[in-house]
Amino acid sequence: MESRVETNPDPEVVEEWLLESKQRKACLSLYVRCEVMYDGRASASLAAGDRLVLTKPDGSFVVHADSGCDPQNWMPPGASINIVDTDPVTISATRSDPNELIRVTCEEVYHASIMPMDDDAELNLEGTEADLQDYVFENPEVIEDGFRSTEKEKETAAGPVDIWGYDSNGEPVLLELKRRTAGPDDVDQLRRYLDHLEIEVRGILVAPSFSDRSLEMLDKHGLESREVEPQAAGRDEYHSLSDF
Amino acid sequence: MESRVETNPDPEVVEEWLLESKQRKACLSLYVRCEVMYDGRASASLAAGDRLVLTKPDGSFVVHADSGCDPQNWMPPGASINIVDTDPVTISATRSDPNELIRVTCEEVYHASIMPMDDDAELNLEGTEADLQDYVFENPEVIEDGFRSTEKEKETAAGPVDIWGYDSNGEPVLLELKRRTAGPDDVDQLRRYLDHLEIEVRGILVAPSFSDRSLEMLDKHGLESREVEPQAAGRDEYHSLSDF
DNA sequence: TGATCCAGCTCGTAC
DNA sequence: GTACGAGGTGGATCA
Repeated sequence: MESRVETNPDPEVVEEWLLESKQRKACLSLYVRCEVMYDGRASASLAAGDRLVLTKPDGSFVVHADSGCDPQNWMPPGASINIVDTDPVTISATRSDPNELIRVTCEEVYHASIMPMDDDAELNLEGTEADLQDYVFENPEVIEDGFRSTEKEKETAAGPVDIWGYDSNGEPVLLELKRRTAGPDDVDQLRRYLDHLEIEVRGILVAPSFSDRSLEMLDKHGLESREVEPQAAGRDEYHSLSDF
Repeated sequence: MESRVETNPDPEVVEEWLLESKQRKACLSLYVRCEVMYDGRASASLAAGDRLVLTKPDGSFVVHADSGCDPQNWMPPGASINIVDTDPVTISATRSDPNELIRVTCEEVYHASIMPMDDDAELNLEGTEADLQDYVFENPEVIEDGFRSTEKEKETAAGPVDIWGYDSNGEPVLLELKRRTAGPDDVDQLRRYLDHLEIEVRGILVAPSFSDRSLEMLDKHGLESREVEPQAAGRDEYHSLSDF
């Protein structure tokens, strides 16, 4: 299937291309003037304006306006996307569990574009919490002298804790890791895990930085903090690439 | 400015259109085969594949692949987007605070489309937590007989609590509201607010449903739960529109 | 399928 | 500007 693009396409073309895009591995983009209605987990309406509508073969659906990273309206993968009217062109995206509906009513379709998507690549991401976990597990001395890490994702009654280990006195230690500035909710999470343990355990929140309130909360509950930067293997390359 | 679209555009056209889109209130969409590199808060790489690149006049930048609601790579509003090379066409999006860089290297540009975005509409969303807050505040009896709500967003040492009131015995009550199923983190949040109060206060978590673990935690800490459905004004319209 | 938690979360708001 | 919390969060993972 070739990619195609058309300006001011007939409604029938839009309908046909949407069908094609579903049968094959293609996205359909529509640059339109439209109203949008959503109902489901909440309900929303959006008055007429110019937007970009993008449908994907997995049933994902997004409506982008002229600002912001996030779409104004969307449907997660698995939705059923259809042209339900051609005068005016009206697109619906529905799913169940939960029942949700988006209806896009287009007073004009400026461009339509069908885009076969040949893409086998997977995103390779570094610097996640999992990477931080590996780093701290392999380099327990960044926590403190004599710390030994013994287990990742150790199961407890309250769920798996990031890292479990023992300090130089043989006392058990529980680490909760965060890849960014820690806040009150992160202290709560650490506290929750400790609450569910029968025994006395040191709790340490590990993050690159801490908000004032999180530090107060840690202090109040007899918990500790350690500043550890997330490790991103790409850092070096970054500086050579950017120079900005 | 007219909208325009071109297949297999020259690099110079892409460069010119990107400039135009920034000067005026237009988005630029590029259907390309590209590699993507990101470095900043983390680092990521994405091997060659077909994708849709969308730039917005506020500096937002997204790269959509053929699946999923979320972009594979993105930059929030405020980024500087530029063509840094024309052979091959290479797009960069950078920002500072934090320093971040995306570089999109296009081995092919299938379509380019410049899309003036005339859009003054604001999204009207109903069924949010704020709506639930109003509803419970105005209808305190949904919590229990004799409950009086006296304050929304009442300031405390731990931050503002959703609703403050008094029960039929004149005892103070603190409500934490959630518009969806409550989990462990929501119990923690309620508990955090109570911890910072000097006096004894009843704590009630209000949500449409509760996970088992959240109920255990509430029980363990002497807290309460109330099932309240979020109110969406659009519900009625929804059923008449969808019938699915 | 549901529950839990991470995310380069994004986004708005208040301090 | 940072901090905090909501979000129609989305998405992955594991029971």
